[in-house]
Amino acid sequence: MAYKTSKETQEKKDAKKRHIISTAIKVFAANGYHGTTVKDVVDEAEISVGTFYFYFKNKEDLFQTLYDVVTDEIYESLFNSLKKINVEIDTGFSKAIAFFLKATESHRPLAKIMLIDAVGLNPQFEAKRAEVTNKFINITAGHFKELKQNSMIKIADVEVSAMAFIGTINMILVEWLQSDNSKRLTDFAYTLIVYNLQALGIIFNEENIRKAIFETLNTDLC
Amino acid sequence: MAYKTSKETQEKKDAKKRHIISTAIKVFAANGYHGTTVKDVVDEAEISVGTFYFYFKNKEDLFQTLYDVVTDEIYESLFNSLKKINVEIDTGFSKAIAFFLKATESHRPLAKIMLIDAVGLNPQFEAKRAEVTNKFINITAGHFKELKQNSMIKIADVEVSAMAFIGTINMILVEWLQSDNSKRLTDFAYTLIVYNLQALGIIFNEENIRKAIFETLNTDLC
Amino acid sequence: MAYKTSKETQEKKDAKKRHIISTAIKVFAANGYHGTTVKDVVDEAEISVGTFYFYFKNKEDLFQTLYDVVTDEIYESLFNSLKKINVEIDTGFSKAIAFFLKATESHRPLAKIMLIDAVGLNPQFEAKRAEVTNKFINITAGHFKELKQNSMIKIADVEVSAMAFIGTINMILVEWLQSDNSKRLTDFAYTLIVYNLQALGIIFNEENIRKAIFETLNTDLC
Amino acid sequence: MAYKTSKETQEKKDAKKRHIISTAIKVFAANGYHGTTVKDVVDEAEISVGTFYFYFKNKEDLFQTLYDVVTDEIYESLFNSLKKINVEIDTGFSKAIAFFLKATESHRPLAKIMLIDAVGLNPQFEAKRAEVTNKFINITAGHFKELKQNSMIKIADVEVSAMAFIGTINMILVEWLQSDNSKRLTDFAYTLIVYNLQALGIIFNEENIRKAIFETLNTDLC
DNA sequence: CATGAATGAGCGTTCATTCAT
DNA sequence: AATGAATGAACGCTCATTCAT
Repeated sequence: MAYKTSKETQEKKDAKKRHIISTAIKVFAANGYHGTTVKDVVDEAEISVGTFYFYFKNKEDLFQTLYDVVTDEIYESLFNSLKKINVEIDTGFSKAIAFFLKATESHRPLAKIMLIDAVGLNPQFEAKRAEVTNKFINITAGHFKELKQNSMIKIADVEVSAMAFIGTINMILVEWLQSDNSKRLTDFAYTLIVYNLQALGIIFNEENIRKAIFETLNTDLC
Repeated sequence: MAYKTSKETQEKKDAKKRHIISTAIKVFAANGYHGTTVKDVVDEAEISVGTFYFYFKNKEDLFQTLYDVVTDEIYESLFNSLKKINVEIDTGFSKAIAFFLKATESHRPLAKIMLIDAVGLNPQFEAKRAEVTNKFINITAGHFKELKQNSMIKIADVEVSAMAFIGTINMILVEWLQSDNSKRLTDFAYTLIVYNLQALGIIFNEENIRKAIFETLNTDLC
Repeated sequence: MAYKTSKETQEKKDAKKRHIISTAIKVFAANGYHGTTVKDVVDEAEISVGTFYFYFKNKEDLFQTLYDVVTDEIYESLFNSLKKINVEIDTGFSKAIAFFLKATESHRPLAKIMLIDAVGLNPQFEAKRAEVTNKFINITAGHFKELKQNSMIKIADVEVSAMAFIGTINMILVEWLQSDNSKRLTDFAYTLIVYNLQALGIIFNEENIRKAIFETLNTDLC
Repeated sequence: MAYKTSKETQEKKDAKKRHIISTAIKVFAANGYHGTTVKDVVDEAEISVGTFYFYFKNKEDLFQTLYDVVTDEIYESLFNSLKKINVEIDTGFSKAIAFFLKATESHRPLAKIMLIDAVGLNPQFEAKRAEVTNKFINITAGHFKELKQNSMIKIADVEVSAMAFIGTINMILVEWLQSDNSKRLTDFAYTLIVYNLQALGIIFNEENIRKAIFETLNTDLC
């Protein structure tokens, strides 16, 4: 009864699902959610509509799944990078931000979907999207709280400062995504880092920051 | 051609166009661009579809026109408020930000459209939206450049810092728009101001900032 | 604001709606509900899909509307015929049944829809269909009750007898609808009438019954 | 071809086919023909679609097969019961009808399919369905003919009377199927029997009828 | 015999847009 | 200027059926 539900078959299914998702990432990134039809996706993925609906309940299901996959990927890599911080507060921060920019740069389509396409989709989805942003804000707020208690940063409200911090990064990313490909995202790193270090009242040495950025950008942290 | 295109008639036409726009603002804010049909708008405005297409080339034309009107309104009021700055750098900044939050708070639907609905619409529209954001960034960058030359602020790159600055405000607005109505936007003012003043390396007196905010929020600058 | 909502326009709209309905009656009668696509109807009616959905919410709405129209028509003509009864119980019954068969014969497609297509459609619709059958049964039951109280008929349970009575007519109609067109529905009249008169314990004179049927079938009661 | 098509294997195949049919009866009865997908059936039967198409040519084949099985079952039990009749015409009829109602009551899903779902399916199927009804009518007509020749019943046309007779039973069944489960089908027996006995001009003794019904309903004729 | 992934024609429905009145 | 009936391309989605394994 189950010689077709074997591990091999399951792996093939998973592979095909991933194939559809990765194809969809490209298509969504190029046309946006509403500008993308299911037919666009299946044509690009070279499958039939029936196959699409075998793997996904509907178009929104694809997007939600895709969104989850994308955010999970980003979380994971971000957390990995954050482990290496906390030794020196100034260079730690620098490395985290630099890493984040670097990681984003190599996943332009993903970033486009998360930061552009996913905004203003529909009220139901909004909640999910907000939740993701809040996750970033909360992680940041958690760090800020600890640092503030240890008098290592000087800010007014922890939550609002975390929002502002995430806001600076977000804006840089959005601007980059909407520009042509000529600029390198990582070129923004130094100014962005300095802006936020000053905002947090962290004393820093310019040379150390530059060095930290340089190291991060030239290390394979993946 | 000139017989009945009198000034009077023209005024009536303008009034009706404005009526459609202001109605559309509500409808778009409630349902989003893709969630709003032309019929939704004309029903709410109590006109016929035919009339709609007399005043607007198509649905996108409405949105673009609406977007221009909205951004113009915001520019104008922002410029008015910015005139009163530059006397004292710290309190001047404070007043500008506080004013901006206050103004936004009283125009929630507009802000929703500008910051949420307009994102990720379609590639063509994206350019326009980016242009608007850039306008804000450029104004800010202009101020920053002058201030930097006069050694009144301490930042790395002027452009990128302006992006970061606008980013902090943007994030606060978005978070507020996506929360329920319970919080007051202006409650974020103090922390947001302090974050950016520090980021810019401006020395400030906390008490003066609080006073500046208080004054701004209790003055009818409109 | 309303020179297009004139009586004239409204009449045109009503005419078109009736046109769609009468076209749909033919198409549904030929193919059944599930065998009929919206495209079948609009092609036959020579309108566009858009126009169809301007007049009807959806396919089911069309069927429901159509069903109501059809049943209303039948009720009306049935009630008109029933007015002329009650003088002589035996001939009165005969005339009513004969008239009903005659009326049905001239509306074959309608009858097909009511008695064949509408059965087993979907659970929601079933309620409506059952309601119509019950209406017929209840009218009959009302008559039976009165006649029983006046000792003019001899039956056990009024309700169940009414069901049986309607059942005899229904079966004759269904058989006729599913046969080819060669037989005349009214040929069944005499036997059907006698069967039910005997079932109700009504004493009758054969010759009078035949006369009553003959009169009914040759009179324009419409 | 003969190697493993042994009797044993054939029995297994038959058993599985019956399993699918009996499962399908439930599913069709619950959702109707058009409301039931092949997947619904195979899920409920815990087999794969492939297996389904091994046993049945297509969905309609299943329904036709199922329909045949169901009608055969009913015929068989009906014939068995009819053997015990003809001794006393009045009580014989009573017992036959009572038995039929009793048998139907214990096979509600089957009856639902035969009398509701199968109606108005599609023109091709209609023929088969009509044929089944005609079989019942013809059996009845055969009995009527004989009885009429022996002057034991008094009716006009044999065929039409048989239709009317079957029609009374049919209507009672349909009404019962479409009502909630609260009423017992056999409660209709007495009135239904009396209605038809009178219609056929059979003299009867009320008490004997009641007794015959009581006996039938309390005997295990299966 | 059994499986279930793959297919794609075809469905009901939407809605921006047009144009005769 | 204003109306709203009419249009039809295009959408998301279903599901009976096939066939390689």
